[in-house]
Amino acid sequence: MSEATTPEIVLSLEIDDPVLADRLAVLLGNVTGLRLAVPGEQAAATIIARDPRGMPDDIALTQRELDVLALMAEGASNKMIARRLGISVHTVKFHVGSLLDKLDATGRTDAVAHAARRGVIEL
Amino acid sequence: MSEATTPEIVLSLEIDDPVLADRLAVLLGNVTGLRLAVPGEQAAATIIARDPRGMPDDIALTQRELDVLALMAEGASNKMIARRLGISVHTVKFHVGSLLDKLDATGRTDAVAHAARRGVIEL
DNA sequence: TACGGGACTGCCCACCCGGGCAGTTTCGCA
DNA sequence: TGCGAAACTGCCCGGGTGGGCAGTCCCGTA
Repeated sequence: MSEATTPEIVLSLEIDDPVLADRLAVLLGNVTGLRLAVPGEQAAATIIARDPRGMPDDIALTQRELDVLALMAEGASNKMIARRLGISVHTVKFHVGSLLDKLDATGRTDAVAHAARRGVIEL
Repeated sequence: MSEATTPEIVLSLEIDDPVLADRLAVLLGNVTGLRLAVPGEQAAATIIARDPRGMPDDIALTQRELDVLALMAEGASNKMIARRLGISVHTVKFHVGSLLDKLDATGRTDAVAHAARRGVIEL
């Protein structure tokens, strides 16, 4: 290592579509200053392209349900959510029930995880 | 647009480190077949590099805590976790308590959200 | 006008969760 | 050899959670 210049940038790939992954690997392999990570290597950045066909059905949640869901993701209890939204605890439970139903979740933790997975909310 | 050949691959950048972002933008800008997305454009893939300085202290979780955390993220109840790990419910609660403590969470839902945010687990 | 869906509220109940207290064993390290 | 950390278990309890049943408003649509 003679140069004290900028080292190579190591990139890792997380791409569902094998065709796209291959094209990108070829293109990026010819760029000086870049390098693809070997398996297990720590990368400076990751190129991500998740297959959108995995979750085509963006679940139809009402605005109120989204409000409740967002607060659930913050770890808020039903009581806290009720206070923040200015509604009763019973109504919160009503919305939570709908969310568990629509998200096919077993509990509020599962609901938040499912929602995050399919991009309904951002953690 | 004369060619019917493979279209350009559009990449978007989500990079916290402005230096790294700039270097990547320059490098990728010179690659034929690639193009960086204009703001708001739908990209085929995203290059992500989250600033590790935001979470330098990779929280020291024990293996057992990671086991419990993973099952929590699946929406499993304490009873379910106990069954799966072959330990008592009381022990599960013990580990959950440690997790809430270490992750500075108010409850299991919050713990899973925090852990996902800082990359301790993958949803 | 009648109907349905969304939002909201109440009461009741079984169960779960979080936390405190107290104790055991095992393992590695000083 | 002693000491701490990790893992494990027990009991108790207050409050939270999920779900069922029932009912009221409002609004858009048939």
